[in-house]
Amino acid sequence: MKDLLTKNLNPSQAEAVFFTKGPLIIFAGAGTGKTRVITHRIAYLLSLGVTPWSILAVTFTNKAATEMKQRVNDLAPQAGANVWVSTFHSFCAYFLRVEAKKIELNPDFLIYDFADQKNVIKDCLRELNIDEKKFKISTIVNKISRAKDDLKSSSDMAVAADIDDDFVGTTTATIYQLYQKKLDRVGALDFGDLIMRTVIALQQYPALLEHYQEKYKYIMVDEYQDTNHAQYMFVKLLAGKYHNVCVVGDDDQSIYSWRGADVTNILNFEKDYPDAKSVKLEQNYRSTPKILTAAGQVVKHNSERIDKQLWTQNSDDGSVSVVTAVNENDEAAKVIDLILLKTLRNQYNLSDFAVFYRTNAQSRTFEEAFIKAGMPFVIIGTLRFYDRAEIKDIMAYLKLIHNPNDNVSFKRIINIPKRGIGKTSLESLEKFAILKDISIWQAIPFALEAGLTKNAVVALNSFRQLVKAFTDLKNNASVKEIAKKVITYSGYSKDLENENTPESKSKIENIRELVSAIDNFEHRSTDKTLAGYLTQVSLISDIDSLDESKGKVTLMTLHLAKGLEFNNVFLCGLEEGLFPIGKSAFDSEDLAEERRLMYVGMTRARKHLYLCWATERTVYGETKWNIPSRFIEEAGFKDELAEKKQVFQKSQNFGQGFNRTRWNDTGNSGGYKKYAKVEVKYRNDNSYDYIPSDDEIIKDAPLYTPTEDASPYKIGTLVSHPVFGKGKIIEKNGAGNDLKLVVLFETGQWKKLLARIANLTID
DNA sequence: TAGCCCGGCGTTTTT
DNA sequence: CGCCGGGCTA
Repeated sequence: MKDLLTKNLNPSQAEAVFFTKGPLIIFAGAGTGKTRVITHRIAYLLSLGVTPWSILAVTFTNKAATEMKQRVNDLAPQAGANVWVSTFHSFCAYFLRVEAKKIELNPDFLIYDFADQKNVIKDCLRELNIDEKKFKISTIVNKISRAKDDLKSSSDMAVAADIDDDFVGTTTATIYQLYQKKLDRVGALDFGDLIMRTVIALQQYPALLEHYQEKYKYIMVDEYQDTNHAQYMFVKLLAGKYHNVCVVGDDDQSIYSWRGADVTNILNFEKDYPDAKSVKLEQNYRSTPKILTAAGQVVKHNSERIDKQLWTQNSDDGSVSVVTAVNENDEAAKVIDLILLKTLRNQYNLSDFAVFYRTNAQSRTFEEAFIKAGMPFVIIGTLRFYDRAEIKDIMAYLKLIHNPNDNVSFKRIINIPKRGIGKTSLESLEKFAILKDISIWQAIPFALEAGLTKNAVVALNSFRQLVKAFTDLKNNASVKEIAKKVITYSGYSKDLENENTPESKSKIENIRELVSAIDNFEHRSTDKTLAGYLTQVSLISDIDSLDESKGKVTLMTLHLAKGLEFNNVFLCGLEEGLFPIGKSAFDSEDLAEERRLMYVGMTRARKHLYLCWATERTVYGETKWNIPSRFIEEAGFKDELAEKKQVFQKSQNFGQGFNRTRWNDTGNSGGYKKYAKVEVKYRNDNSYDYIPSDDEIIKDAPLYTPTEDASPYKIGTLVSHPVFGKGKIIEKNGAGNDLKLVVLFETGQWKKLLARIANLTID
């Protein structure tokens, strides 16, 4: 077996695979075969006679987990199936359900997602009489989530805020406390709770910890650079007895610090385990040398990183090109031109192309351009299937059936379809429920007492009957049957049928898709209960089903691109202010993370990488001037950018690039929906009489003369303000009397100012 | 109660 | 520019 495995591995990979006793850290650069190492290591352990049940491999995404599981199965056909490969969250959800009774937890707990969290926070603010404008809901959700990532309770937060004399912190802690109370009362856990409660349980119940330490003698963690403190503790606890812990990661690909990920986890691994073995994987199997060099040059600008030098035996040069566009439409047109010509030359299929951007807002332009071009594409992640209103509605019914005390779901569907229970009625009922410390569901019998109108009481009771009837089904009917009954008897489908609009038709389609998804779940899953279904759903994401994108160009944000690879990659919107985004250029840590994101994007490319930027971009209805992202220069294109600027000055005509006139507007946009997965049929038009080269498209763009910018205020200009002091212009919009500036002051605060009245002096 | 209008706001979001 | 949510009116 060892020989068999060795054949597939390079020396460092083999070193990692065959090191099985004690802590091991694998620094795996992009494309160096880390999944191969993990899966082969598992196979090797199994070949040594390690029981599959004692191996635990954790990842961050379901997609990664599924893929890993598949590959382990391929390598070790029988035993492989019994290795536990899952995400942190699904492992913890499983753990908490199984051990619920021991740790005094309701085993029927619901899992609240971001939207649910926001709803609860909103209630908290109302209850505590806090102005939503002063305390932004999503900010609070984030703060609470970060606290949980750090294993901090509301009282921890309160104490810390008190010491720092931090009013905002104190208030947030108060909100956190009430929020937690609401979750506890309902029996709901948010994502952070899944990890935190698991860690707390392991800490509080030594017998439980002992049991799991004994059970999982071998632990492997993928993407270790993205672990937060709670996940770190989870791993540390589980591995506490045998120390057979193998972590794999790349500090250069740490892009989730804003979500609580703590790179020091990977940087300090050798401190945590002094006897740890460390292996660096540096041979890249994905990209051509040019791409690797460019990506390496970019990430080298970060100071605090573990030095590594990716290299490749790949002899194909590949290419890295800068694509300069006039504006965002031109950028999209050029991307499409390049894709089109490469597919027309039969060099590549559409699925060989990916378009990455920094913000979701950028996807719109591409969406429109692709539809216009009749080029099939798929946008990942803008709106998840399970985030669609109609799906959430049906899911809310299912959640309520599972747990009628779920106030968030209750409020979502109490008047959907309309039952004549409006805002006022609901508000009074909720107030009553809070007063009596019961759920809204439990408050229904007291509706009259709560001051609701007769009509509302009648409607409320019939709603109660409806849900009760569904609940009675729970033990005898499958999830699918329940769902079907809900869709019909709630009146939901009838409502949509009556509406009879394109939107309502698409909603009906989606609901059908949901039913077949449930059907699929029942065929695949071992736990076929409603609870099992709800758990599974709350832990999946859109990218998990990326495989469907065959024959289509893939569009997504850079964050979602991690772990993927494509022959041709377009990195778009490479402009200062957009990427690196906003004010991140002024904070060295933020900038470093942006740079890592750039590095991740670049290293997705196998053969050709296009760095795209537009001199002008309309954002939120305002047209802004841009300068190319520093990352283009850092990738080694300083001279080329200088050349581009010269071409700009000379050119006159604009927007007559290749085949932009060739695409007419009759391209099939019939099936177009503004949803996560947009599919458009390819318009089979063979009327291309001239196919230009890459270069012609790339060089053709800057046919544009920017109007002279006469204002003395430029991005980067140092200014003084009579009140705020010295600062630097970091953004500018509009012109003349409307010229608006964003100035970052030395105090650290930034202000939006109207140049006309701001009374700025240039330093 | 429900529908319309207006004003504010807009970075990324593995689970 | 478009979306969402709050508040006002029929």
